[in-house]
Amino acid sequence: MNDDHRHRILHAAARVYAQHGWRGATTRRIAEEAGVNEVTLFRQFGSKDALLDLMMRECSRVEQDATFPQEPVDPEQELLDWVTVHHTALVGMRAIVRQMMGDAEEHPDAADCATHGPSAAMARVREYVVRLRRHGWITESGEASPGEVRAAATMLMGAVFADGMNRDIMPMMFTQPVPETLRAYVRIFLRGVGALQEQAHRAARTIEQQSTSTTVPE
Amino acid sequence: MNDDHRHRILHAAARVYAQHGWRGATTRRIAEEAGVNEVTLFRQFGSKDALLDLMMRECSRVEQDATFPQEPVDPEQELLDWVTVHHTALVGMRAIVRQMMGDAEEHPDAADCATHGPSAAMARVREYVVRLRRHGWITESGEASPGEVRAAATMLMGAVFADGMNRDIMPMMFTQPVPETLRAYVRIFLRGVGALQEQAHRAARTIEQQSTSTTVPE
DNA sequence: TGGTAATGCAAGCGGTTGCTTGCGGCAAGC
DNA sequence: GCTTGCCGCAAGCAACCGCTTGCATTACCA
Repeated sequence: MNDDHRHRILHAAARVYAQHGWRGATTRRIAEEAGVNEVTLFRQFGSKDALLDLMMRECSRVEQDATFPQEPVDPEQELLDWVTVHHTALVGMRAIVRQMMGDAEEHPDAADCATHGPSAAMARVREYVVRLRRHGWITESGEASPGEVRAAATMLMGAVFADGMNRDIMPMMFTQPVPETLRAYVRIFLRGVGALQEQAHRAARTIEQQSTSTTVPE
Repeated sequence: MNDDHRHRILHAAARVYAQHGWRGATTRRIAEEAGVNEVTLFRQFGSKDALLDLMMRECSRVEQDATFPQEPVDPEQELLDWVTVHHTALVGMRAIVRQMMGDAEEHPDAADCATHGPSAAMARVREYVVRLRRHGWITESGEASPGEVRAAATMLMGAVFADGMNRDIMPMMFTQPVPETLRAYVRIFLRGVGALQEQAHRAARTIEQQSTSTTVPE
């Protein structure tokens, strides 16, 4: 019963914080949102700062379930699936992330929490890029330098981040619906690192192999 | 003398707001930052909300001086110059923009102010893309569809926005220095819309013309 | 049946915040 | 010289903030 209360209060704190920020998330408002007496909040967590700190730590503990396959088969589709999940998660957290980025100046913990998700996502993309290179989707002799490939991953993540965070408040900037836009991001990323071109080569090679020999392509 | 005071107070309000947000920008703090008695603030602007509203209206009035040339000559360099100016301006305003995006939930005016700059920048890029198309840097028969070209502009702006806003608090995400990263963004954008390839074609054509005739290329 | 831990309720305390009031100083214009 | 308008200073007010205290209630366990 104690645990139930703690969870209710933590979730209420997250909701109130997402709407009003650190200063606006008053203990009275959180208690009312949780359907709990204000005193219970202090008895359970000690202070407002301790409660919000804990709420943020729980918030960064949330793992995203989208993963890349170990061996790339269809980079465009795999990236699109992953980016879509990431974008959806970002849209669901956009209010709380916006508050955290504003509060980061006074509460460094907020910055850590807000950056945890995107940083982890970035690491996943970089691993996937390494796999793309290892499996020949990105070649050393391609038009993009290794530094550009790294920057391309940053660019893709930055674009998805900005889309998820700002689409609702910048209607002028996002005129096309989400799915088309995300697919375009992925295609431009792949074309930017020379992988779409390589995809065409691979397709040609596969057809060539099929028509000249009976050996199954690895 | 009245005007001097008003400007000092408005600038102080902007600085305090950038650090502490709407709720944290107390009238006492703003007055101290401006070197002015707190009462003067109320006599000049009526209320705290009126002062901050005016501060935001002044803030969105700031114009950026970077422009694209009417006729594209070197798209990569022109885009890089423009993106660099835009990125620098963004970094200078990142604290205040972060606060505005957090306060947007409770103060819609803040959202308008925060989105004004990026929206205007986006419009400029779109105009430039139209000019690129008109001058043959982007062809209809290229690999990128018109929808993808629009999304590419959004992607470029989103990436620059995310870079300017988050680079200082997400060290894991931005490992390369700013100039290289911005150049990579531009190159990937151009490659994504098929303009870098077209640039090679143009160069080849120019050389061909130079070697086969004496007419100066337009 | 008695003890214990968690909760609700009412009240309050010291501090902060937005805002007001009253008063005196001080330069500009007639 | 006297009005007028702007400013600083001190004081204070009502509301809200985080947080505490005392007491009654409830549920569980020995």
